[in-house]
Amino acid sequence: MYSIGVAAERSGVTIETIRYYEREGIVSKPDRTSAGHRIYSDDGIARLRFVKRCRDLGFPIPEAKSLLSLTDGSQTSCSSACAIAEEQRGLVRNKIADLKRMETELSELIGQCPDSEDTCPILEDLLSS
Amino acid sequence: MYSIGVAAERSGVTIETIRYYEREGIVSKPDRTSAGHRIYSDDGIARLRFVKRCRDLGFPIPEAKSLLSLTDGSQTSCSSACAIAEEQRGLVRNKIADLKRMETELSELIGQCPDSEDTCPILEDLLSS
DNA sequence: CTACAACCTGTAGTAACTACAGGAGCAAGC
DNA sequence: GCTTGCTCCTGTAGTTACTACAGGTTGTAG
Repeated sequence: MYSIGVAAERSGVTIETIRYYEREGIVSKPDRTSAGHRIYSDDGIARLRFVKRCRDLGFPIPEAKSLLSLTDGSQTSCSSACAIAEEQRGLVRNKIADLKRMETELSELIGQCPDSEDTCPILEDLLSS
Repeated sequence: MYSIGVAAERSGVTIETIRYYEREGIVSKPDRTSAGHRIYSDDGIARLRFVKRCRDLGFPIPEAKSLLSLTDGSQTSCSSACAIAEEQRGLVRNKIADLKRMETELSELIGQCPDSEDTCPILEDLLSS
């Protein structure tokens, strides 16, 4: 059993964020010592790591919560997990497409950068488009 | 001269957002009618469109504000504009790299999806990593 | 027994909007 | 002249996922 500080270190989730996850019901409330300090089991820490990994993969909190709750379900839940992951991959791909469009347009702007002397093509471009 | 509704339509910025930009000092306060309604010139609308275009390119509000204020500067400001744009392109590229990493990892998860019957590889993976 | 670190609760701040609530003005039709 | 309904006004609260205190208690090492 570990203190919140140790749990933070082992899970990669900061103390403040652990408390936030608890408040929001993303992870269940841990036991407390007689003085009111939180104590975490290996399992509790594993669940924190699970949420962290989900977040690193870009899953929104509600999806992370759903995935976590699927871990103690039956095998029928696996297809749900896959569906959530595919949905997420779709969102990520859309974001990539958006950002690539931005990069292209930024490069076009930058390409015509300090060229003439009395006008700024980049600012002109932003003003007129 | 146009009402805020028309300005919103022509600039692509919603009414609420126009008022927000004004409150935050991103665009200057427009004149008012005797009844207190905002009135916009073509120039004011152009500035709203400028901010919108910056935002669409991913520039944060402070950068959009800087770029906008550069538009009435001298030609020396052009190099500043370019620097801001290059900085922004760097940020966009970093985001793309992050998202591509996510996509790869998500694809790895999805790839091993409904395979066996009694365990869910995707959930196992998230739990153990 | 005294520091000092780690913990506690509760609140406020972040980015960039978005969504009301509650009220006033304006144009058209009767 | 009056009602209907649209647009406008201000001001405040909500969104996402945290992060950063303030102010107080507990646990530990010397």
